[in-house]
This record gives sequence, C-alpha cells and structure tokens, in this order.
Amino acid sequence: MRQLLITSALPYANGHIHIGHLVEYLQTDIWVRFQKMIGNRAVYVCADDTHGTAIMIRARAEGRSEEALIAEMSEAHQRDFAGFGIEFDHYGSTHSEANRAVCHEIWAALRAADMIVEEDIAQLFDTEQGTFLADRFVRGTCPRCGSKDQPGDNCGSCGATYSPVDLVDPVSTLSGSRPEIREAKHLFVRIEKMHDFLAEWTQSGTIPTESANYLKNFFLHEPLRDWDVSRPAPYFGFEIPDSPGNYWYVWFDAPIGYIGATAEWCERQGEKLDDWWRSDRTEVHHFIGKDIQYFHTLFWPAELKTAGFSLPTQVHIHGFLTVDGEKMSKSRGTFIRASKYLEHLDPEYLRYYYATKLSSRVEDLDLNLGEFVARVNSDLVGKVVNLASRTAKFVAESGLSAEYPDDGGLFTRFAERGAEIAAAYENGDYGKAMRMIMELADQANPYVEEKAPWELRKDPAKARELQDACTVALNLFRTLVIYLAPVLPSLARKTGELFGETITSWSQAGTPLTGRPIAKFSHMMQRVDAAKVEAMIAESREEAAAEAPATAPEAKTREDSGDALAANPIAAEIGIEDFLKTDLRVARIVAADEVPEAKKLVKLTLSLGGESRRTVFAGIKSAYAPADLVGRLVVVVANLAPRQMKFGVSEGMIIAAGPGGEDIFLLSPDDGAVPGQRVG
RNA sequence: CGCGGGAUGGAGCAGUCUGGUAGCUCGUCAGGCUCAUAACCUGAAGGCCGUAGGUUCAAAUCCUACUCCCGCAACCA
Repeated sequence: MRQLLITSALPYANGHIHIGHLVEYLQTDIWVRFQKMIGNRAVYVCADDTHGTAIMIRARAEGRSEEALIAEMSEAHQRDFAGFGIEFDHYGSTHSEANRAVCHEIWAALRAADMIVEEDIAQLFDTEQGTFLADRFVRGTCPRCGSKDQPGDNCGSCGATYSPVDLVDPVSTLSGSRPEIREAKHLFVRIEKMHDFLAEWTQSGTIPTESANYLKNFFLHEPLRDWDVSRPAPYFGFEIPDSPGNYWYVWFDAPIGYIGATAEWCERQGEKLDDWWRSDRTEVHHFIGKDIQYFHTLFWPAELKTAGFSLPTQVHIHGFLTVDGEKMSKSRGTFIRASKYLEHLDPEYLRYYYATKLSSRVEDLDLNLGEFVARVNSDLVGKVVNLASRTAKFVAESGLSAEYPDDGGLFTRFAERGAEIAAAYENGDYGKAMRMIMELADQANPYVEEKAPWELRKDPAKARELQDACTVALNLFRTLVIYLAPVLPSLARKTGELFGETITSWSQAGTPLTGRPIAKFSHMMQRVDAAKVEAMIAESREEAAAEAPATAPEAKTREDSGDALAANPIAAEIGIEDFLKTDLRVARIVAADEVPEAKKLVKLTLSLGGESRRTVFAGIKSAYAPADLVGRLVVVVANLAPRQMKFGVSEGMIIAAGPGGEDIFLLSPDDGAVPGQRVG
C-alpha cells in the first residue's frame, strides 16, 4: 500500500472560486478518490492562501480586519468545493499557528545554511496609507524619456526599466498621494546555492518534460537571482522572527501551507508529521497550474531540501481553462463562479466533462459548451445510466439471478479492462480512461438490445431468461459506475443504493453481484438542459456587467459601481498649467490598417484637418475591427513624443477607457466637432 | 529565426513513441425498436491524415523544409 500526500494549490483569499480553478481541484479530487479506491492511503490537504498586500488593502477598503475577511472567504471557498464534491482530508489556512511554526523551522534551516542575505532597498512609502508600495501600486514619470503616468518598474514608452524610486513625480495608486523614499531592509534567499541540486532535480522526471525545458531555458541557464522574501511592515502576514518589523512575503509562506495544513491534520488524527513530510515512505504529489510552476519547482524544492523535508515525488501541472475556445470573459458571461454554476447545474456534469479532457500533459483545456451538453447527455445519461433505467424495473421483484449467467464473456471483458483504466487514472490520463469506459458502455447497450427484455417479460415461461439478461446488464452497468466512481461520486453512491451496497473499492468491479434484491429505480442523473447553461451564462454576464460600469452602458448613473474607481484611484492633484501641457485634439481616422504580426496593434492614419496626417499605433485590435474605425472621430494626444515601435513610429496616442481586452472604449466627440480642434 | 503546443471526414478527438487494412463520439441520412430520461439498436454517406520533398517493399506514424492556428513573451488603453 502506497502512502500519498496530495495537495492542490492554495486558492487566494482575495477572490471566489470559479470554473477555471475547478479544473485543478477536480483533477486532484479525482486522483485522490482513485487512489483511495485502489486501496492506497491517500491524504488530500489544502488551505486558503491568506497573506499579502492585496488582502490588507481590501480589508481596509471594506473597513474590517484581515482575519474577518479571510474567515469569510475560507468559508465561501470550502462551501464551493464541497458543492462540487471535492473532499479534502483537511482544509487549513496559511494564517495558522501550525503554518507559522513550519515557516520558522524552514527559515531557521535557511539561516543555518547561510542562504539568507540582507540588503537595504530604497522603496516608495505611502504616508497616507502608511505602507510601502509594491511596483504595481506606483505610477509616475519616466526618468529617461519623461513620459507621464508610467508603471513603477518599466516605461511603456521608451522601454526603460528602473526602480519606482527613480520615477519623477511618483504617485501612489492607493491614495493618489506622493510617496516618499524610505530605505528598508529586505531579506533574500540565495537560491543560487541550490543551483546544482535544482538543475538535476528538475530534470529527474518529477515534473513534466515541457516544464523542465521551460525552467532550463528561462532560469537555470544562468545564475539564479536572490529571491526577495521579506516585506516591511505594515504587511498582513507573519513577522520574521529574527528581523522584527519585517514579514515573510506571501509566496514564502504559501507553499509552506501544504506542510502547515498537514501538521494540523496530523494533530487531529494523532499522526506524526515526520511520517508524512520526512519519510521515504510517503509520496508527495502537488497539483498546480502552469502559472505557478516557477514557485513550485525552484524555490519550493530548494527550501524543502535545505530544511530536510521530503521532496515532491511528482508535480502535476495543468494548463488553463478556456471557454468556447477563448479566455474566460466577464463580458461574455464565461467567467463563471463555482457558486453560480451550482445554482443551475449538477456538479457531476462538470466533473465528467473535465475528466474527458484531462491528460498528463501541460495543455490548456477547452470547455466547449455545446460539446459539454452533448457529451454528458449522450455518454452518461444515454449510455451508462440508461443501462440501469431500461432493466432495473424488470428485476424489482425477482432480484438478481442466483448465479451469474452466461453472457458470452462480456463481464470478463469489462473486468479485464480494469487494470488498463486504472493505469490511465494513475497517470492522470483521465480522458483516456473515460474513452475506455465509454467503449465498454457501447458494448453493453447492444447486449440489452439483443436480449430484448421487453419481449421476454411478455412470456411467463421466460422469466428466468429475463432475470438473467437484466442481471448481466445491471452488472455491466455497475462495473462501469465503479470505473467512473472517482469522477462521479454521486452516481456511485446512488448505484450503490440500487444494489444495496457501498461502492468503495476498485476491486468490486471484478466480481459480479448475484442473488440479491434490486431497489426501486429512480432517475440517477438528469439530462443537461441547454437552457440552464444559457441562463447561467446570461446571469454571469449580467452580474459582471453590474460590477463593471464601464462595460455596462445600460447601467444608470445612480447604479454605477465604484469598482472601476477603486481599482485605479485618482492621481495626484495638478494645476491647470499641467493639464494644458497635454494637447488633446480631435482627429479623424482616415485609414486603419491591420498590423498582422502585432497582437494588439492597429495602425491608424489620423487627419488633424487639412493636410496634416499622423500615424498612430493603437492597442485596440482586440476591440475594434479596422474597417469599423475609418471615418470616425477620436481624441488624440497630439504633442506626445513620437515613439519608435516594432512596426513603425507612433506619432501620438488615441484616448480610450476600459480595462483592456475586448473592453476598450474609444472616446469620440459629440457631433459638430471638427478635426484639429483642441480639446480642453 | 523569442519559447512551447497543435493541424486526422461537418464538430470534438484517438491513433504518431514501438511504420503495415484510418478509428471513436457527436452531427447528418435511411431503417429498426418502443424497455429506457426525444433515450437505444442496425446500416449508410462523408477523410488524398496542413503543404512539399525524402527514407522505406510499405508513412497519419520516421527525417527535412514550409504554411496556418493556439497559448506564453514583446508591441500605447
């Protein structure tokens, strides 16, 4: 019997679970259930990831403590997971004493290994908010080219990279105030010390080949940079014991949460943590998304190795979810929260659909809504459940035959495929497992067809034959359900009830049931109603629109949400003279050309009236077709310094609102404005 | 030459590692059945396996080049 410790990435306490997250938790849950069914000892732990600036800022904005915020989110997360049948053995929080203790332990080991270095860093400090500002919370004027309103780490105009402290006229996006420069001590992990170990470990088969290559090409080909793991107060997190006033960066304590949560589970179960994290006997399996492999395959093993913990046996990495071939989109209604899904649809549908799409490769997974409906209905309802619903009632009185009848080897064939299907589950090739199971299901229905129990029952002399046929069909059905049980726990439970047993073990599939009563049959699974899918999408779209006023023209002024403003607060005050430096002009788009090689850009030719023409590259390709742009009036920043871009020189910038992606909204003057007129 | 993945009947995919009759599900069409949740069964149509070369007795499969698509990275909202 193998002993397995299994984790999914810790969901961040700043947001709700959506169907994209669920790919990972369902993938993990299926694997865990499978392992338990084949008799391995598997423990599935997870926790909320609770620390960091984002949590602190949000708690402040909502006028409550961080603890209150994360408690509420943890509850919401666990409710969503439970709704999808995701069963953790323990669900903790990174904000726990258990986790703090492990952080201390790992920290001490890093110190002992002389892997911690200190360095003073000049950082911007927002005096109004009383906090240091991460790069993304600062904007200002580029020190090199003078472009205004640039991000804190690099200039979007000239491409210069710099530190936020170098910005001319920096502005805090939290308060709009001008931050001051303060020196602060930061602590770094000198991960380069583990370079040789990591180079070997990442190529050892523990992680998918694609990922190993990625790490080799992007990080391990040169010395690894020191990892900044501290943040000065105020910060919501754990204070570093030997560096008062400094806190561990959220990404330091997040993975450690795996161990912290395990420690809590051990405490409750009377187990020893060392049996799970410092033992060759226990395999550690992480399930993560490709976006965070960097943390899990470099820093994490380096820390574990240094502190003498077990290294991950395997890191299972999955891709992202797309819906109908596109990224999840709020405006399209495909950004679907777990709780919203559950209001409309059975979680087993999604469990099955994802299972049919998952493999051991790092691939994105597409939720095609039309296919979703068709697959679930034809596979689960039409093929599998149908076997029971067309035969169970014929044996309601007689029960199953006392001896398993001659079925021409059908059941044996079903049983023999078990090992192969199990291997597919083990390897994470759920799609392959589902295909094999459905292949079997496709053999079962013709059997029923051939035996025609509805004919047999007309002749009392054939009662025995009828009972035998149904015994075969129901046993085939039962075996299929056992194979599907890791994916469809609810169907497995109902099937168990039909047969008067509990489905807990894979080996049950190998032996047919005989001589026992069959419970009254009732529908085990409803067909997917496409209308409900549509309703779910429509509601998601409406709710997203209500949250983001910029994307909801129908929203009236009094209903506008404050989110857009909160997300991007008003900049520092300026005088009229500053504003007048910006020369905004009305311009007419006289030509709009595709820039085929560019992802975001459209090449515009603007007329400022008369013979005056400008070429401007605008990043609006995702929102506007060039043909729709020609002729319309826009507002252009006319005195912006020309900028050399990959595809040509851009001589200005057109003004637009919106968060980006498909949600970009060009500003246009009302009728009557003429190209060349100044906007002021 | 930025990194990676992909291209197989109308749709979604398997098959590619380990060359040897091109397969599955859905959809379509024609029958059948009526036990079953407009479910199920039988049959049919539909593919020169992205393109062009090469290796081989034999290529969807191996090799080379190219084209297109999708992620990620870069590009002014």
